[in-house]
Amino acid sequence: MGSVPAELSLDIRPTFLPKTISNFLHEVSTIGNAAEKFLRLDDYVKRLEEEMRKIDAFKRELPLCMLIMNDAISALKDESAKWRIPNSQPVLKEFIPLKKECDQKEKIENEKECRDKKNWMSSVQLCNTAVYPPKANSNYEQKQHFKVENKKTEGESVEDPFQPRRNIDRNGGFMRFAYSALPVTTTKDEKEDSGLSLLTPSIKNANTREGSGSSGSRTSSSSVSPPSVQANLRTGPQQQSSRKQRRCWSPELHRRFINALQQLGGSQAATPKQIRELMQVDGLTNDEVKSHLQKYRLHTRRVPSATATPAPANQSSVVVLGGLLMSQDQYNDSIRTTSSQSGSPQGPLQLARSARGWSQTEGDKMEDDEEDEKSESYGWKNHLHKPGRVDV
DNA sequence: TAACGAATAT
DNA sequence: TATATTCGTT
Repeated sequence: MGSVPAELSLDIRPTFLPKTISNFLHEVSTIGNAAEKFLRLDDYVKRLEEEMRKIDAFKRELPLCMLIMNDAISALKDESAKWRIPNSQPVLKEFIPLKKECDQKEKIENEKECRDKKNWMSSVQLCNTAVYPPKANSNYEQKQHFKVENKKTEGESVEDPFQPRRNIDRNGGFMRFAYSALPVTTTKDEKEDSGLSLLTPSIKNANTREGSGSSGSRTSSSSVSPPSVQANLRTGPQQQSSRKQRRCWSPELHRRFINALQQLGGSQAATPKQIRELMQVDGLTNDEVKSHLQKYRLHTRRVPSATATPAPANQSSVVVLGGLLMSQDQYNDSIRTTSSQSGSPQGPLQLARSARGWSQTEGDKMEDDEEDEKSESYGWKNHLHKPGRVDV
């Protein structure tokens, strides 16, 4: 019952040795001289390796063959290592494991080759379907000239009420990837007392050009961005020239904007810089405010009644804010939120307006929070009331 | 030169 | 359409 000859056993070891090799090993085992054993084994290994090289060109067609060869070589190498002359290889114990590692690598390599055929199809599929974030999105990335590198992760936008899900942007996947490449973690801690640390913008901080309207005139915001963010933003020089990240005007941010407008006497009277200062939003730049103001004016301008119309604040059930019609409730809520964050006074300057697309019945009752959930940007309309609904 | 507004680009 | 960028003006 003793030991069963290797070739007769049902040993299903991963390493299979052809009978010829088993025979060879058996034959070698009869040799008494260790050096002789080693030489024989080594010679055999070399021959096998040579053949391996020959069939290497066909390794894709002969994966199993390669495997078998590999196993054989591996086994023989192990065996030959055992009989290696000690003085030529003093650290025999260490040599073996090393060799095994090496062989293991070879095995893995070959197995990879074997799997190649199986996998390449699926790989292609993966490439096509799973357009993976940063790097995989090469097309867009190239288009954007490394713009991607400047972007931040989703986490940040989720955290920041002013940066609601820019990655779920209307631009879809593109936006998602483009804006979420940079693993910047933004926590609420980064928000200042006002709770406003628009991290998006911090990217801008890294940009050389702050824009004509904001150069050097930014509020204390620029220096507030956490070092880690700043560091991440400066990951590469090429990013400096890239377009800055889109500012996402969340409902809350827009509220601030409107609030500032009120205090400044309306969109026509307010200047970007003033607005920005009033908004007290971290990282917000004049450029962004300017751009937003421009859009705001454009929208409000579409409707003749878009001019500022001062009126008592609590007069009716509807408050008109800088072109935004809000229900008193919504307005109060808005102010509450805003004030709690900025402490800015409430001075509802009321601007009657019903710009198309900028108005929406509050009644559609999308709570602001819900808006946040459903859209990454405030959307003018979400904060406006349809004229018809206005009860003035 | 900074800030602004409009035009234009993305 | 929304936002960024550019450009001319003040």
